[in-house]
Amino acid sequence: MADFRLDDFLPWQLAELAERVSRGLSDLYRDKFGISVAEWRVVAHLSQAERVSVREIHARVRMGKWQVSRAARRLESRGYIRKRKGRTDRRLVELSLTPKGRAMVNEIIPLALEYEKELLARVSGKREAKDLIRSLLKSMEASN
Amino acid sequence: MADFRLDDFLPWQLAELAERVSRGLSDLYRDKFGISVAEWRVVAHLSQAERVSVREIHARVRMGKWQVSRAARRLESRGYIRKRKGRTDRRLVELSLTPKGRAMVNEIIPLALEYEKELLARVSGKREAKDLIRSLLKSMEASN
DNA sequence: TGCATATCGTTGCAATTGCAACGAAGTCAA
DNA sequence: TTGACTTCGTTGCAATTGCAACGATATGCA
Repeated sequence: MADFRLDDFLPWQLAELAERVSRGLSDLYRDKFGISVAEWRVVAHLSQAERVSVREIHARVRMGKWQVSRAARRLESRGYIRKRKGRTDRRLVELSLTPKGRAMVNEIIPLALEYEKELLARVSGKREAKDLIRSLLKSMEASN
Repeated sequence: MADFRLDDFLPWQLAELAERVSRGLSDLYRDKFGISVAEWRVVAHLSQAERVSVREIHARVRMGKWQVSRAARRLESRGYIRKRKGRTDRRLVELSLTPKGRAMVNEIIPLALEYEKELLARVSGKREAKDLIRSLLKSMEASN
């Protein structure tokens, strides 16, 4: 009956792996720019689109609204992003990168991509790896 | 330059996947037994060995010492485990399952294994999937 | 033996987090 | 236009968390 090994249990392995990968990545930007994981996610998302509302990030990145809100405040206080009331819908808050924020993102993204590349280089079948993660992720989507 | 998509970025995907899997699993035991993820990890580890010190769990499961300590206190207060001072080394605290705790573990583990099985059933090549995660995890071990 | 150092588990405290509730703004029907 | 209802972002508050420091115990060396 004691045939259960936690360290061979997929959910635990995933949690552990994600934790380590996340920490390894944040080492690349935490000290240099003083931003947290949540803040990194916000600016990373902002790099894709010009102006994005809090609501949109909340929906896409699956961060709590309040997390986005607080991350945005910190980012604004450090001059990385700008917050503006939406023009058409004045409930919305539109976030956009400042030049300083843009510069930071432009510096981090290559590092992040390099990190991902090194990660994938460690396993055989890079494509299969990404496909596997993607399909698992996809399959979890329904149960939400 | 805006060729970076967060939702196609492996570290983010891993974090998201781990989060959802963890939540899906905890749904199986949270309400029924009133234990948290940290507490589940402790009892799961206890199921493998008769008597385990806080130190050992801290080292194996990579939980902070204080997390193990607090989880153990809660588990003890609910009657799932017993805490005893180590005989040879009296600094150590030995944790062991009570009959009630053993019963709980015996009930959860089959559910957990079933959950893992269903998870793997969603991807082609179950074995490759576990091997992939394991090798990624292994490769992250060095950088610690 | 006695003293310095290391290790184990716990706890105080500050920072972070999640949730619920809120105000502001928008929508829609009467 | 008004009033009920919804949505957006923020914040107050309580719970959780991580870290550093602590007391207790053990170890090693002089």
